[in-house]
Amino acid sequence: MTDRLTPRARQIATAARELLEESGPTALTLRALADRLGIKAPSLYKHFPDKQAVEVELIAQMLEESAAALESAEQRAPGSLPALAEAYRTYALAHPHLYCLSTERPLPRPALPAGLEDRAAMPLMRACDGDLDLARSVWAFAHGMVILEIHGRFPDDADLNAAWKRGLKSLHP
Amino acid sequence: MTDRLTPRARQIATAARELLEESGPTALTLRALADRLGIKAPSLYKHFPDKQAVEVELIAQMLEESAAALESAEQRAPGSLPALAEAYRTYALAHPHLYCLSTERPLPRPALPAGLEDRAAMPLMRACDGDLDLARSVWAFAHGMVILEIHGRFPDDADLNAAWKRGLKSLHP
DNA sequence: CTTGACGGCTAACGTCGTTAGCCATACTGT
DNA sequence: ACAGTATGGCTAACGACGTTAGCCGTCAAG
Repeated sequence: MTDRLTPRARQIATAARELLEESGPTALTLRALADRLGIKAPSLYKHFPDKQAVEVELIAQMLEESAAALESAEQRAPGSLPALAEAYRTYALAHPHLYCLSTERPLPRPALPAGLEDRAAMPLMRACDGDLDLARSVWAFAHGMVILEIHGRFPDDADLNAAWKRGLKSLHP
Repeated sequence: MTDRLTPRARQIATAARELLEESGPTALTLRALADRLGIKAPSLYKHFPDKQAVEVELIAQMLEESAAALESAEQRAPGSLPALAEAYRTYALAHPHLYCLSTERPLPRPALPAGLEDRAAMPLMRACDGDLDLARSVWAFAHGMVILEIHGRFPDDADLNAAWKRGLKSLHP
């Protein structure tokens, strides 16, 4: 898996992820993180240069896992856009806080493992037969659906399955 | 316009908006806001109960203005989805920080002027002839395109006009 | 003339990310 | 066997943040 981190740093990242997923981004505090590990906040700086660096690690995890989810969906149903969409939605809704963290700010590209961003994008590219404009449209649609759902922007009684189906049916070639 | 605020509160909201639009959400600080007004931070609490309340006012402004932008587009080109999309995109990109502030958290619905959220949604509903699923798909697509563009998630050389066209062409009935 | 609303102020608290500097343990090289 | 050096903890502290408590001047209305 990830050997870009020292073992202790990996433990810290794990605790950070639990904190984030359990209680949201505002709860992801260096002091709270240190508490969970039984140490004091300044000790964290022996393992990460700053808070952003641990966030970057979580973002890398998210990219990696969602890439894996998409690749797995691709393998089960090659070329199927709805299968990819389903996998994307399922992963995002299973980790809403992580998804937001990774998504609601500019990507820290230089700090990310090389090629990871591309890898996450490839399954969709393949399903779109290299049609870049279509791939970007579908990505925007999927991200929009997910993020609006996570933030509760749709009416409570909205049939989101129907909206997904409607969008995908129209977008697919 | 907005008479939901005392005059002084309106001045404060104006300064807050300038701060936000000029320098982004992290710069929107009660101390910085007070500075710009020539007063001290605690004095702000004579006009707003807390920081969230001034953010809510900015969100209300954004909803109102984007509703107006959509209504105006609707009037110029009744029933045209691309015209609405163009207006949406243009407004959002003209106020990226405000758009993010309004969009990247759950809506503070109870604190918002009644009916405002609906008003902002109506032009799209009308252009979709009451097809709820379609309207939600288009909304998700448009929001996704805008927010991904604002956060620089697309490749630098991506032809976003083409992606917009592609998505709208597919989604439109 | 008094009263009270209005709108400023200072001082302070607790929390946040972060820095500086100290110290114990444990591995390494001679 | 001993010195040296990572490694990984610690405390104390700083500055910025949102926020609270409590004080004070100005001014219009009774």
